[in-house]
Amino acid sequence: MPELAEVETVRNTLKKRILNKEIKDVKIIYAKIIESDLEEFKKVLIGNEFKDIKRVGKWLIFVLKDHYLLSHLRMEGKYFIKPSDEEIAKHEHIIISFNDGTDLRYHDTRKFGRMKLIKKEDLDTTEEIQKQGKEPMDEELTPSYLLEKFKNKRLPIKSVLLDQEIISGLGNIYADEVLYASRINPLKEARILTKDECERIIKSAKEIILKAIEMGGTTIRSYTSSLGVTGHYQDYLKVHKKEGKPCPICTTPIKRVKVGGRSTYFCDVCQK
DNA sequence: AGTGCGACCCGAACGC
DNA sequence: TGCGTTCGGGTCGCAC
Repeated sequence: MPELAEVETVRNTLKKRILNKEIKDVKIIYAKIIESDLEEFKKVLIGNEFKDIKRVGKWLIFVLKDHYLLSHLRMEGKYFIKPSDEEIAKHEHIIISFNDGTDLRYHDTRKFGRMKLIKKEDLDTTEEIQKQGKEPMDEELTPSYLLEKFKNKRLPIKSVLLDQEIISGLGNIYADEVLYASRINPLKEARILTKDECERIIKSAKEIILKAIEMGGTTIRSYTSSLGVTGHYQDYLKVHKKEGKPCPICTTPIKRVKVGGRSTYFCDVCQK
């Protein structure tokens, strides 16, 4: 379940492995991943090369000559690098072959991920990218920015933290962790949050994301043949998936509730 | 505009 | 053991 930190780790790792190599073939095994015209997709990629990889929120942006390939991993998308002569494994849906005998393979158990090819000049009008809110590490993510975004939201703060148009990059796991670290009840209406609570959200989000990137980077180094590993951040979770386990602060059992259809874990003593 | 919910997928976990 | 059922995760589209 890649959130911003995992996507950043994938970006950094892929950058070391796939840049400036000519693409000589593209195989599309499961076409619904790709939102562009399939023939156009192949035509643009073959003979092209990846010049760089950028990221906006949870979107990976592969930089080609005149195009960007946007890739969203959703829940289970992963990239692997394998020799081109290796058999195509279950759940490998898109195969991009380079002229050095290796492949970049997109693997997605649930088939929820998406790819989209756009012309570089269309980036400014591409909604998926332009709609993204401020990232946790962005200096422009300020309490006044959040107060403004929250002011008409009657939704629980947990749901609002998952809104990528406000803070870009948080998913279900880190949203729970951020609220726990901020001592805020996930069910609280976003519009009644105080400036101090917004400050705590920002501070916690920065710390948690940076820590997770660090962990992802540490883990990924031990991998040689494949990529897309999500890292060891699981070892640092305080509340997410910890129903019934003692709160690290007060030892009260962690509660689990549904918020906006999503499992939400919190301590009802520490988070008021 | 804001909100709520089903749809998209399929493996894992669960219930019997 | 084996079967059927439920759940989850991010995002979009649709209805209200």
